[in-house]
Amino acid sequence: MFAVSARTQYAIRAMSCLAKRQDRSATAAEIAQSESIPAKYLEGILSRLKASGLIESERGKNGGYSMAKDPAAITMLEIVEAIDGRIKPVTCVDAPGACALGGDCHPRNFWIGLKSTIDAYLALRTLKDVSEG
Amino acid sequence: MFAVSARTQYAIRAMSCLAKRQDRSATAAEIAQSESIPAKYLEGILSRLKASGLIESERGKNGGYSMAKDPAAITMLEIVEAIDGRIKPVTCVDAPGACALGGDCHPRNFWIGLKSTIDAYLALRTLKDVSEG
DNA sequence: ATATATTCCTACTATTCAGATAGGAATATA
DNA sequence: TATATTCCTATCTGAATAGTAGGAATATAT
Repeated sequence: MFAVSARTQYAIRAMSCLAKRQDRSATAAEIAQSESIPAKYLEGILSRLKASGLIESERGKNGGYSMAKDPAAITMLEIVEAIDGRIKPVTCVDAPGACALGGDCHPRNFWIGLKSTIDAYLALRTLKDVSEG
Repeated sequence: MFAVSARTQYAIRAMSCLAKRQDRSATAAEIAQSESIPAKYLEGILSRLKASGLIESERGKNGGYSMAKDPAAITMLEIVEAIDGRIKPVTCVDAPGACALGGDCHPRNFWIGLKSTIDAYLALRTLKDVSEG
């Protein structure tokens, strides 16, 4: 239960890999090789990370990916949300009145509380924490 | 991300339903009706809850299900684990040396920390809290 | 005894989604 | 112009979730 997708785990490894290189860039193929991630699959992951502004890319020969920020300034919550979207134990966390049961949905507050707890944990750890220590 | 299965949500509603009845029992059909849960599907859910000792059952005519404990003594963690098993962000939480990458797996400690955080939250709320409050 | 109401067990179907692959277009460099 | 790269779109596959179906086991009431 509450399994983290392979995609997210790949993303963390890829980010760690880039973090180690500081400013130097790495190609998708290099990261894939180094982190044992299916190369083509990784491309899609890097695309999401870029869309969220966590990494940068250059196309063409000598192109590749590199960190867009200091690893100490990137929270794990940012990475997780870049890949799998917001933490959402139940769909109604974002839709106040949309509970299937209608009226007073006590469980909703319970799940929102869980979401906040998870978010807080993830927001407190940085990529630097997780990749180095 | 981290979506809770319909099964677990059904289970919580079913448990709340039984909690309201105190000692009186309810049939699966009654619970299904009252909580808008597919009747046959609910049977399998109640079976798991019983296997975990959270509810009791009587077969035959006038049979049904009832609480096995005080709702204030049942944690949400117990219900969740009864349905979906242990919280396991990554499979290696229970398998120390089994990280795909081999050697030093820093992320593992990170995920174990998350598991502990989630477990703690769930273990602190009781069925009574969630169904009444 | 018999009819009835229930839990319980096994198997099946349908739908969705994660994971992965394939092929090639766009783009930058040498 | 050849080459190496990111980027885009489509497709396949296996597993899991959600749900259905049918009936066996069991207890009660009449």
